[in-house]
Amino acid sequence: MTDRYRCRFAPSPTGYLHVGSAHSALCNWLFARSNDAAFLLRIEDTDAERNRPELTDNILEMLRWLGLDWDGDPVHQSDRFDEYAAAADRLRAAGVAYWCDCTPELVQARNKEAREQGRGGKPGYDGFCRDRALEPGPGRALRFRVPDEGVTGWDDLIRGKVSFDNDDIEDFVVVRSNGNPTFFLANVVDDEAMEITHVIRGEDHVNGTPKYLLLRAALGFGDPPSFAHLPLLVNAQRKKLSKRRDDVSMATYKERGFLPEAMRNYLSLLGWGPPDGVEVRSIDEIVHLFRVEDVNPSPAFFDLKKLEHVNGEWIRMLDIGDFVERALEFLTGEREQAALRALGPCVQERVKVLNELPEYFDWVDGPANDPSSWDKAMKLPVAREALDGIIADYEVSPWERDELHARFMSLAARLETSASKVQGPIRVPITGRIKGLPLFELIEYLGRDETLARLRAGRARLA
RNA sequence: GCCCCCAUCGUCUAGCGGCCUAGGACACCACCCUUUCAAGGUGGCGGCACGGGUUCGAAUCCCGUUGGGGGUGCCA
Repeated sequence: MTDRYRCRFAPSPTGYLHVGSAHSALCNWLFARSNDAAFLLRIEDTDAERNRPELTDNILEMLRWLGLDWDGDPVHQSDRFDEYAAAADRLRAAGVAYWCDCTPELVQARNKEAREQGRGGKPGYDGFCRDRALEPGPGRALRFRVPDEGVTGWDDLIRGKVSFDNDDIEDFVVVRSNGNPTFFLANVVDDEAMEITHVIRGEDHVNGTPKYLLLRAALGFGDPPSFAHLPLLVNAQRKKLSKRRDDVSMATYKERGFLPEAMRNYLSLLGWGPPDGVEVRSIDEIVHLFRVEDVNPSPAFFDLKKLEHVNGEWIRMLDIGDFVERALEFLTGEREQAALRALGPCVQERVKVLNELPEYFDWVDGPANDPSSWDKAMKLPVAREALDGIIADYEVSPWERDELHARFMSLAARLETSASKVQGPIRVPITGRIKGLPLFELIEYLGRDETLARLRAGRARLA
C-alpha cells in the first residue's frame, strides 16, 4: 500500500452501531476520502464473553447504508491472538510486564481502603504484584509496568498538547488471566501491523492514549500515529450518549425513515461546520471541505429536531420517482401505496421523516375518525350550505383539480365567506381530518363517486 | 477522591488579534404566500461563563475561578 495516510474505524461487536460510533466512523471516512488516505475497518472482538458476532453484520450493514465504504477486508482481532501473545512475550522478555494475581475485587477493595484512610487517591491498580516476580499461572494476568517517572503526551490534532504524568498511570493489564489480550495490547499491535498513521476516535479514549504510547514505545515501534480525539455526542443532559438511556441505534433511525444522505450530512455537522455556512449539501462537497483539524473539541448535543429538518430537506431534494420508491416501503396497504403514487409531490414537500407517511393516507378507506376535527369544522355556520353547494357543483363539474378548485372558490364567494372557512366542512367529511394534503388533488384522485358519497354521508350526519 | 478534557445565541456552528454594533442553521415568535397543514419568503427574539493579565487593540493569546463532561475495568 502506498497511501499517504491510513486511518481506521475499530468498533467492537458488543452492540449495534449507534450514532456516536457512526459519527466517529464518518469522521475517519471523511478524513480518508479528503486526504486520499485509506479507511480501514477492524473488528475488536477480543472479549469472548461480551462478543456477539452477529452484531458485526449490523455494524457493516449500517456503514454501507451510510455510504461509508472501507478499503480492504475488515480485520478481526479474534484471528490475531498469536500476534498479541508474541507481543506480550516481548514485553515480558524486556522486563516491562509482570504477572499479577490480584482479582479486580481485591484491587478495588484496597483502593477504597486507601481512599478512606486519606492516603493515595491515585486511580486504578496499586502495583501490589510489581515486585513479587510471580510465575504465570491460572488466575494470573499480565500487567504492563508503567514508568514511575516522566511524562507521556502527544499533540492532538483537535485538542493540542495533552500530557499525563506517568506517575498517575496505573500498571494496566495487557493479557487477561484467561489468556486473551486486552484492548490496549491488541489495539497497539494492530495499529502498527495495519500501519495506521491517524487514530481518530472519541474523546473517551483520551485517558487511554498515554497507555497506548507507552506500550508502543516498549514494543519498540517507531513514531506513533497522529491522534485526533473527537468530541463526544451528548444528550440533553449533556451526558455521553448511551445505549441504555438514549435512542442511539442507527438501525432504528433507518427504520424510522431517515435518509442515509441526511443522517451522514447531519452527523458531519456535529463538531464541525463548513466555513461557508452551507449546512445541507452533498457528501462530495463535505469531503472537499472537511479537515479534522477544524473539528471542535467540545461535546455536541445530538439534536433530533435538527436531524429531522435536515432529513426533510433531503427528502425534498429527491427526484419524485426516487422519493416515491423510498416512501413506498413505509406504506403497507395497496390503496395507500396507490394514493402515494398519485399524490407523491404533495407528500414530498411536507414529510420530514418517512415513518409519518401512514398518517398522510389514513383517509383511503374512508374518512378517519377524529371527533375534534369534526367538531372544529362542522360546527361552523356555513357547514350545511357549503356541503350542499359543493355537492351540487361536483355532481356536474369536470373532474380535474383546477376546475374543482375553481368551483370551490366561487362557492366561497357565493357564500360570502373565506375559502379557508369553507374548506373545513368539505375536507372533514372526505378525510376525517381538519388538516391534510391539498384538497383538490386529493379529491381528484378519489374520484367523483367516492367524493360525492363521502360528502353526502357527511351532510346526512349534519342534518 | 485522583487524572484528563471542554467553555460563542436554548441547540449545532462561523470566527483562528483589528473586517464583530459576533455571521449562519435548528427551534421559537410575527408577517407574507395560501383551500387546511406543510413547504417557501421576510423580519424578530437570543450568545462570546466570570475575574485578572498580555496588547495600541481580545470572542480570539496567557493565568485563575466557576460550571460542565470524560476516565478511573482482567469493557472497548
